[in-house]
Amino acid sequence: MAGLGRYVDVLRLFDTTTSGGAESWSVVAMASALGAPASTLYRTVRELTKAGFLEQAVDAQYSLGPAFIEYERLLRINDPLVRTGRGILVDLVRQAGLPCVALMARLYNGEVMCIADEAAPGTDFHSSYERGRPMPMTRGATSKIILAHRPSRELTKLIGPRAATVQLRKELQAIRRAGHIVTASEIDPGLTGIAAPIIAADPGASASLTLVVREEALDEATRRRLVLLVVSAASLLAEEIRGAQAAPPPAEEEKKVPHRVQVTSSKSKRRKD
Amino acid sequence: MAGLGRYVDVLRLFDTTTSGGAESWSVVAMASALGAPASTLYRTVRELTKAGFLEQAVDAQYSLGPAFIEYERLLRINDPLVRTGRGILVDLVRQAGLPCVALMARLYNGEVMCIADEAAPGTDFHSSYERGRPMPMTRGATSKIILAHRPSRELTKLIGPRAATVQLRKELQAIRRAGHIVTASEIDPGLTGIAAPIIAADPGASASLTLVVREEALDEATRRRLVLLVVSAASLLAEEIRGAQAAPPPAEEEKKVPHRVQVTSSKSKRRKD
DNA sequence: CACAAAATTTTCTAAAAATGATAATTATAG
DNA sequence: CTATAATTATCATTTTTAGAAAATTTTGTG
Repeated sequence: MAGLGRYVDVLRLFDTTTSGGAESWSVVAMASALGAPASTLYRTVRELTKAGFLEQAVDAQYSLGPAFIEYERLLRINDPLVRTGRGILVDLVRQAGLPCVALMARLYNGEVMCIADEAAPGTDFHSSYERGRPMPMTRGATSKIILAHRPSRELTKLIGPRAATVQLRKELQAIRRAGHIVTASEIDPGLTGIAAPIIAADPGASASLTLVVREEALDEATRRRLVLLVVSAASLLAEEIRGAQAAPPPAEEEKKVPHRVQVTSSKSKRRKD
Repeated sequence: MAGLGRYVDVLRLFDTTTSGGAESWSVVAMASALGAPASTLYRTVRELTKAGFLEQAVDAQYSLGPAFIEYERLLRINDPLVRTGRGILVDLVRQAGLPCVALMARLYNGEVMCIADEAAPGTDFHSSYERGRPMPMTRGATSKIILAHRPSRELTKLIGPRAATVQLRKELQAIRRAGHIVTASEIDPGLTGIAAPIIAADPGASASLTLVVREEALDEATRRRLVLLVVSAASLLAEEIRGAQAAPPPAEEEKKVPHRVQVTSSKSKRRKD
């Protein structure tokens, strides 16, 4: 294994949500899991440790290191979607005025991952969509509203060819027309998700805003109110992000390299990965 | 540049807390910043993007990618200190019963970094010690209490030779004897930090627990109460972590490689980095 | 739509780095 | 102190990367 992959292969061992993943590894165990000699792994692990991506526990076990916390903060601070969204989530749970969890999610690696969440004070349940957890793409309001706004061609890659997914594609089309979706107990029994798309860039929404509430808290009037709330919060968020893009930060002087501003609509066939 | 460093050098460009860092970069700008040809950087960036550590924005700009959110969650879930500590922080702010921020911090890369924080509902201020932000090692209760519990030899590496740091070392010794520290406005004007060491492993504490409150909220009785609260929460936390280590998780069967359990007291001179 | 400029990938060979087996060293438990 | 595990060092071989230049694709603009 060459390049970055060599390091990522090691880090992936610590993904406890996949089979074979564990929270801590000895170097020899890593070597055997990856089918590589221990001397090679000792070298790789040493490099990862020095960079803070791994760290050594009290015994000869290694686990993920604090560098991830540092980089996650940089992303939290700098990423327009996360930065802007976090404020909106706080407003959203306050305006909802009942126990709930608000969250933002996005496409990631052929799955949908929550990138920010906020619980109303006193909320006594959790959503399975928690920050940093990849979730299936075809279940749950959070995921479906994203799928519903992807171009048809991309759906083929994500869920399979048109012929094999007629039913789902019909459902998605309906969701897209409605502009929002409410699902009950699709992910967590007893919980309802109310989701709207965040349409900030050209090729459909690749992110969504969701409010998760107890199913029994949702009489018809509340439901209508919350749908409106989520939909308008998502629109507002999208607008703020577009605005931030249009008005770039105070120009740096060292910017010798000019940038183009454009709207993506890539149809490239150059790379197949 | 070889090995992992080649990738880390790129990621470091996105550290907006250092001069030269920016939230987004074009590949050509990266190349010029790193003094390498663009074709090389295009290759490196492509690898980082594929792994999710970078991502391409709408124009030809790249920024940090969502993989960091995923790995940060794995750490949040699996790391004993973070996992156990988060629950304690929630209890702590509740028991404090006033607007406050509770946080845990640890040594990282010659600095002190907050690895978890929790604000009491209705808290209307922020601590500079925020999750993922490296902070200076010699200022603030959070940092000092950690330094105070490091072995003297290590201090030489962290703050300089004994002769040059007599004053600071005296102060640290006093803090260590007291078992806690209260500092006012050392980091954030108007805020007071109350910190205790988390002594979970052998060579002194490398982590601390802090409660940050408004200076004016701190009459003598409250101060005594909160000190006691923080100190006992830190002890409890340390105990829970030691307990978790002593009682390992349900034995996996595939564990062909035996582990040793030991207490670190390394005096190695093998590597000089 | 065509043209120009920017962005990105491809190609290819010298130079550099990684691999992996083995030996040497260091740390630790008992 | 000793046996054993953990880790690093060595080094010849194989593999990968760097870097320049060319080719290709994408995109903005007229």
